[in-house]
Amino acid sequence: FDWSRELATCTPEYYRWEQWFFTRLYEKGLVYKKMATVNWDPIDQTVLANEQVIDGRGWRSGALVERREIPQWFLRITEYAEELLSSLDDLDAWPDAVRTMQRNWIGKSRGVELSFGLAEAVAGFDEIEVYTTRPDTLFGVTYLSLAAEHPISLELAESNAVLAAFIDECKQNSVAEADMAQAEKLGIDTGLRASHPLTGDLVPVWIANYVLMDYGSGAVMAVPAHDERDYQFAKAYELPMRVVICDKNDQPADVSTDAFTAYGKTTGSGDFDGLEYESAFTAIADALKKLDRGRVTTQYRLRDWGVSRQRYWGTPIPMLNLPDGSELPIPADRLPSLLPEDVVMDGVASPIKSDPEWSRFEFEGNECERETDTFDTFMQSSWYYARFTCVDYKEGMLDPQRANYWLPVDQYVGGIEHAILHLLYARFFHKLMRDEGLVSSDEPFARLLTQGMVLKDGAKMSKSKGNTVDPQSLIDSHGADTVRLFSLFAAPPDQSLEWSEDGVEGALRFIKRLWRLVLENRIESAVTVDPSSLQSGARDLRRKVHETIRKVSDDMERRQTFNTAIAAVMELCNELARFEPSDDNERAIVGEGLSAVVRMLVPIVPHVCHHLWRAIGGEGDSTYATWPRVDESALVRDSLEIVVQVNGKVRARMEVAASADKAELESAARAQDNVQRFIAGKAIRKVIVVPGKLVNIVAS
RNA sequence: GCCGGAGUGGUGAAAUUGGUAGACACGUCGGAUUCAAAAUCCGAUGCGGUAAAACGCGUGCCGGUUCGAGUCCGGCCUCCGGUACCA
Repeated sequence: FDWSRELATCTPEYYRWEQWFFTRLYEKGLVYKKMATVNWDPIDQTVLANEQVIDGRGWRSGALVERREIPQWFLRITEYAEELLSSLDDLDAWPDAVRTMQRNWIGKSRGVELSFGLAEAVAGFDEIEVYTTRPDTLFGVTYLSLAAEHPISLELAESNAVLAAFIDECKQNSVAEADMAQAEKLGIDTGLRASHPLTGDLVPVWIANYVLMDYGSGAVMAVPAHDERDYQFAKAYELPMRVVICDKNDQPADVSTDAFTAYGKTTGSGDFDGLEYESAFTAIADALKKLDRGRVTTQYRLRDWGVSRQRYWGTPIPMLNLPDGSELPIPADRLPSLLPEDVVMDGVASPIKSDPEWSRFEFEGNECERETDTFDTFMQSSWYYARFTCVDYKEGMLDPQRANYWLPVDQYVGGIEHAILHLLYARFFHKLMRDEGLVSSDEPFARLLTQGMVLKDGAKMSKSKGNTVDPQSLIDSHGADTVRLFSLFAAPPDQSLEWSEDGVEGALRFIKRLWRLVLENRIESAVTVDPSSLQSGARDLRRKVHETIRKVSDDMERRQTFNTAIAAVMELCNELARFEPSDDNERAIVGEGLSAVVRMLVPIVPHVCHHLWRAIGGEGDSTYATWPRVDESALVRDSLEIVVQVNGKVRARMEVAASADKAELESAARAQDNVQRFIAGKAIRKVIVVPGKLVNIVAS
């Protein structure tokens, strides 16, 4: 820890550069404003986070929450979708689970954008555009669905009270994806008909509560026979189905109980029958293109990042709203746009929203209004790691020289709950900073360790849930070293763990034993072993010392499984304690082992080990003591224990010379009494010999 | 719903590349030490079985691949994380 680099993201010294960077991104066209949906609490007159909406009601007021569209600022993360996706391949020191989640989140797909014609224009539309990854099912379309907020839906509702009522009802829907995906699918027929681009057939146009205006074009084509969600919707509203894909027997798929969503040859598709998925995709896309009714496109599930928050406590968004409705970034020489701290909190809404004085901003003789929304806090957590390299830098956001010296971060550690959002935003920011010339690397974090969550009463321990446990009382009663050892020994760090203090006594017990073991033997670490003339017991012990060094080094550096590293050290300590040296050379082996134990435990039990390190003659600060080295010659074995199986079941164990070849292993295995019992009267079909491990005799 | 992960003794867990399931601990039981206790030390401890062995069963459930499956494949169940305004 280098406390001289400490920073707080809520200070103007930090957030002024975030504001400056945002205005730079605005100038580059990577920032824009658009209408977007939020949860509105009509009683508290405020926007609520998804987490604050419980069963459709505001957590404080209990009011039914409504969707509301308000103008908000967005960062064009979708401009970087392809790079954010492709560079995941190079992050080979990241967990696969995180990379997979990010890939799926970005959700690249290849599909076709196509349009269904309208006999006459509605709300200025003479066609309805949809996107599909399954153009091979185009002949199975039996209806279209529009989002409730689609301009066509809104226009039709103006002269249709039933539609208007349905759209109103859709406003009660939660904004959260999980709620939307699980909500009952509801819809209503608009009466409008659209013509199929290839057949000219007219299909009904519905409004459905599960179609999102924010995704794609706000309209989808429905193929109930070959899409699970459309299938359920069609069943509920008794809409027709058309089977256009064959099963693996080349028969039209059976959809009497379920949609058939697998790939198969086309059928019932006019000139396009009998084609496999790829050929059908291409043929239908080509046909649409010829008619100027469609084109092949790549789409991403990833959406642009909405960074506006209607909160007081945050970084003010450094933008100005001009009287003519246009906008301007606050000029660099007038940053930071300071958040006032002498405010009166008189309700749930942000005080800077009700303070016209704060919003007033004079620019080139014009009265402008400052943006009163603040940034999403992910903005701050997306680049703090880079600012750590140069917290004192006043000339810019980052000092490129120092930033490039340190970055990318060698080892980043964070909770698995950040697998997508935080880590994707930080990766995005790093690329934005690179393109601004502030850093030269492409990715922020070279190696990633995702911690599992510590659960309490079955739920994630967190400030917002209020179920955290303060380790201080344990530190007071058992010592910091004990708490460190206990925590690391409990489980590997990437695993989630139900908090329990069972076992903390065991950690303290081990430390006390270690203390006595080292101080009672107290062999100067400088004493060296002569390995040339050791009895077998002493040789075994020395082998154990070096096997342990090898395992602990690997567990700490490569595997990062500190629990197994500790277990291996405990095992070694047990053997060192049991061993009774008969001469100075054997005593030196114990000294060699204890010196290794102390140094291997320095990162885990630093205070105790520092004392022990000095007690055995170690110099200086134990933190910088050299890591013990494996003596390869100590690892050599003369003999090995080999397991003998008959038909896969262990029937004997035998000690054999390490040099034994396959034939020797096989004959030794057959000679075992218990093996004889199990193969008696049977024919031996096969013998599998895995050198160094086992022999398996297959008999029947 | 969708994406990712997990499920192994009474408990936390280990088994790293398909090769001895349960290392290392906690707990429990028994013993030593002690006037007694704490602390410490020694031993036992997956379930069944046995005088002790042998042996049988056993890694969420059902099925498969393999000489061999906790590990791979298919289908389920449960729990955890994420699901774009919790961060």
